[in-house]
Amino acid sequence: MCDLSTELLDWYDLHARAMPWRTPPAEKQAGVRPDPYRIWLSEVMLQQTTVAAVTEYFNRFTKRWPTVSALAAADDADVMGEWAGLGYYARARNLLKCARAIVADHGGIFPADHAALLKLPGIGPYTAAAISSIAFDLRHVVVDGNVERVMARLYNVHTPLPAAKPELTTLAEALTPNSRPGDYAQAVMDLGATLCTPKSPACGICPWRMPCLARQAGTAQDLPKKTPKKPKPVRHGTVYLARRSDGAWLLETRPDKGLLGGMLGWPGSDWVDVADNRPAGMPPIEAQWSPLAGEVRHTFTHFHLILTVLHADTDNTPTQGTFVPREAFRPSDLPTVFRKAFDLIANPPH
DNA sequence: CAACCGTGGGA
DNA sequence: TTCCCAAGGTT
Repeated sequence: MCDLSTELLDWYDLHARAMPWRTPPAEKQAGVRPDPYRIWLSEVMLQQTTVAAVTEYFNRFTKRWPTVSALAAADDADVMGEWAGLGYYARARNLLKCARAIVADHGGIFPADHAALLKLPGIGPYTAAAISSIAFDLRHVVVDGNVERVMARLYNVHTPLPAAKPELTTLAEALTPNSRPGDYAQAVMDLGATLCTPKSPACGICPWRMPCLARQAGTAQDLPKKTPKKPKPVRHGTVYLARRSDGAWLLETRPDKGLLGGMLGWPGSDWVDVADNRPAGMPPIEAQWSPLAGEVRHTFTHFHLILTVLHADTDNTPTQGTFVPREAFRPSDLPTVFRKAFDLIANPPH
């Protein structure tokens, strides 16, 4: 009755954060069941992404596609466009694959089965456990960055990540209660997100301040240890913004594989590590190109990019890409790096 | 197992 | 400015 999980659940009952996809603990205990579609969608969006960034995307997605069946029936380009700006675009491609698999293979109903969930595209160990526990109250243990940090501190584990993950997973599993596993999973993550934060943890008001070994040892601030990251190289490239006299823009849908796969973008050169003689590639259409003032600087997961932006007005026939009518072009459909290139025209630097 | 895969906010 | 990091998955 006074074990660690009970103390944390008591804290969660008082301090649970409100989120559009979350069923508050009081409602849940009154019998309200979470919608597995909304739990799945939110969990995929939350992969490596902050709650603040996800919230507006989640609200737009669920308004436009209220059910997994509606999402499964959507056009690929609409889903990719709606995801634009959120990053990690393989998630959006797998989101559609998963929605269509749910309809085709599971009758449009998410399976209340951890092993079955794990087989679906874009659902890995974390997300399968999150859906199992949060949506279906099955006893599965989520291990995300929050859980890793909280466990490393609670048990004063100094092994660096990612090597420490198996050990931290074992510790997290041992703590998980048989009752309310879904609320418990969310409670540990809320604790990590609000009190047991990476920097300056609020140990003084933490429900686990007494049993926490790292707080006793004075090492909480320094945990978890992480293996150092590799430096990001700088790459260079060129993009071509061609405008037809009727206002249409020349764009292309990128191939499904690789960086920004499946997304709308400007035609351009490869992005290479050579600092001087910047790659120009082959223009996608014959025109009189002129460089825009300024350049696009953007940082991806594993490299920095500096992009030269060329612009031309032309009514020639493109050898690459497709003209998108002015009224059909939404800059918000572009991933951020390409929206920045468009911004050089729409809002020129002073 | 390590590399690849985005973005924006905060320190 | 630069670095870190956020409810990871796939290959």
